Amino acid sequence: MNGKNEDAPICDCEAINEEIVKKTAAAMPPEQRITDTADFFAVFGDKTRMKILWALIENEMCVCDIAALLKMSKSSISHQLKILKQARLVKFRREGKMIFYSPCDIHIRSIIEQGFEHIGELYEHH
Amino acid sequence: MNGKNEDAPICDCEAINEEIVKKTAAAMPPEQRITDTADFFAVFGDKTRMKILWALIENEMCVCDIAALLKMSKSSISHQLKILKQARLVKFRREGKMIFYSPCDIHIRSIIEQGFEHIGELYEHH
DNA sequence: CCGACAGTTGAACGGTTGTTCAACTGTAAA
DNA sequence: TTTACAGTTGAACAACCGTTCAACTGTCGG
Repeated sequence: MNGKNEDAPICDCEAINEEIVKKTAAAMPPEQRITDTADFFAVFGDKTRMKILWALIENEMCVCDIAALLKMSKSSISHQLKILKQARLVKFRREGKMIFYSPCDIHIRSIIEQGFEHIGELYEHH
Repeated sequence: MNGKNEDAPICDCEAINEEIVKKTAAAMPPEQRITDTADFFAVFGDKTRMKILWALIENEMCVCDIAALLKMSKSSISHQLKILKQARLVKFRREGKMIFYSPCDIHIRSIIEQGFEHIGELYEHH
């Protein structure tokens, strides 16, 4: 016993369909896996990072190129590239003073395009 | 003329590959479309919303059910459901005092699963 | 009408996040 | 070694975001 009743209701509801709740709880993936997935999508949830990814899918580029393309500072691009690196969405290679970035795998393209096309469908339906 | 030189370099770089930058700029989707796509992914970028979506894919549920399942307040669930509604990821029907939520279409499931499986692959490779 | 309750809403609070700035590292050329 | 420059980094700041709280709406039963 840890002094905490696992079955204690947290909300003040009385209309809970306990059977559905238990069934759903059993079918849910582990907490950690869901959190990791949310964090993964969060990386795509910024327009600067989205632009960078789109650009790198088109062409391998150095930090200066990306900064010029997006009309932003090298520093902010570098910060975002770090996040993309940590999420293993981009890889890089050094060539002299410059560092060239490119997408980690083509898989990423299909994830982005799926979201992109979903947005497109919403436009069409209105 | 708007008094702003469109070609003026914003960063202090001198190593810009202008040809690549121009070619990439031409291949990029419209700014608004990229922003909308990023906003769309941002909705998936929160663990509470991710859990709600996962739960609703399993079973149609009311706010109380979801609150009980996630051990969270009705209020916070309701706030997140509003965001999911605005992103057209969930729909709802009223039945007496209760309001039942469900996913808008099966399409959503495949987007989530693609991210989920990508995370799974990262686990395996380490 | 009134009380009970599922659900919504807006303000407030605290934690997170993206950009800026300045200082720094690493590489190449003189 | 010194200079130049591509790129990184951490602190600071402002804007944003998720949860809480309290007040509210809407529906049902008495």
